Amino acid sequence: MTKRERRRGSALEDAILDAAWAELIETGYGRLTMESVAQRAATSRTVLYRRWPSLADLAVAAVRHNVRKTPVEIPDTGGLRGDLIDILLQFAKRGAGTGLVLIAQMRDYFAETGTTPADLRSRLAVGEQKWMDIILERGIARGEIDAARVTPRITALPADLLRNELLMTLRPVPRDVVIEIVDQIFLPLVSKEVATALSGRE
Amino acid sequence: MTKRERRRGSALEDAILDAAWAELIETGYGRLTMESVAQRAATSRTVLYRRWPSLADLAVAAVRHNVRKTPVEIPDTGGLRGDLIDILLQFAKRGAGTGLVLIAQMRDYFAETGTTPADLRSRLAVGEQKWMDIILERGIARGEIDAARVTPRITALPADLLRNELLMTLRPVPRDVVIEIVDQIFLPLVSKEVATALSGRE
DNA sequence: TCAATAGGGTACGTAGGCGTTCCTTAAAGT
DNA sequence: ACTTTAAGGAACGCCTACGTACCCTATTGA
Repeated sequence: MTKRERRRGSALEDAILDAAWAELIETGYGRLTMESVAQRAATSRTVLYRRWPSLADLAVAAVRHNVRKTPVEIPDTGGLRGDLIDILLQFAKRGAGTGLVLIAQMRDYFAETGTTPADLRSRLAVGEQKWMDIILERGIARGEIDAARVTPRITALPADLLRNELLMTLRPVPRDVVIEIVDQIFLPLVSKEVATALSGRE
Repeated sequence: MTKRERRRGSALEDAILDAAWAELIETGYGRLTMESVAQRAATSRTVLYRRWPSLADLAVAAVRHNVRKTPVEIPDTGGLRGDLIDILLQFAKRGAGTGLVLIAQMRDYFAETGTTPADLRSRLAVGEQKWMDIILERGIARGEIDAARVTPRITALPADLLRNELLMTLRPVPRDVVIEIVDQIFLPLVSKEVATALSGRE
């Protein structure tokens, strides 16, 4: 750092967490190292260890940071389908699913903490369920959704399928896949009248 | 091996692949090592390297081996629901999904080979789609399924959801989750008459 | 029986990464 | 201005794992 200003406090932390996220995306957790993150953040490992006791902790913090940096905006497209597509695209962009897939392999971390990736998802306050609930309540109020069909598993379904897509392709989920998930799977499951849902298609 | 007979050929290979699978299940790919597999198989790394150029290759071979060792039996419960539950339980037991989740993190392998976990699933000839096709054709013939509703994505859905469950819990999928996936999601999606499907519930 | 194959074992050198200590010095606080 | 804090950097020791070479010898094949 002889050539630039020293960063301190949250500026430095943000830079580190951004670097960690970028490294995580690039290499996956298996090849993530403290040194690679430190280099990318133009800092030293000592600085990382002052804040996070382990690589796993840093990775979790990076995912959380990235998620919080990317706020979700409640869409209002006037219809359930549009809202769903919009929110799922936001989820995809936000990277929470990506982060989870990438850090799901931290076996030691989960063993030590007695937790699972599912627990971590809750703890990261990823909030997918919250937004889904809002969208679904709207759909119910508009008479588009049959409330009796909405179960926790069905509410979680779109995000689950996004995650699976990420796991299997190692790439961002394309828009047409999101649309397919909504049109072929989700809407038919929750719609009040199948005919109504189908007529809403492009 | 001063205390036991020397194994050769396929006997030795099977032992190695079984050991590799067991190690993979226990530690995940991130902590899998040639040495740990060799030790578990009571052999030496040299022997492993004579057959597989890298750890990734060994891991892929282990998954394939385990899958092939566990044949799938076409169920005949007389009804779509029973068949689906049975086959999904077989998938779960077979470990293909587990294996895929565990080796999905082999970023270098996928980068080098220009492939994805989805490709690997096909290459491993896991066969989930084949069995699903058979079950679904049966359901169509029996009038339980609306053929127009069967898309590749919907056909793949149960296995996708099993995989997601594995990823998030790091544990074998319990029977009640399988039943939930069938009853809440898959059957409502493909059944010809919703009322018919619901009345088939336990 | 002899030759070829390969299993089992050991040792080596190398690389990479971790966790830590310690020093210099920029930046913030008093 | 002086003191405290912590960033940046370098170095150290240790450990792990890899890939390989090489040797002995059991097992199979000719």
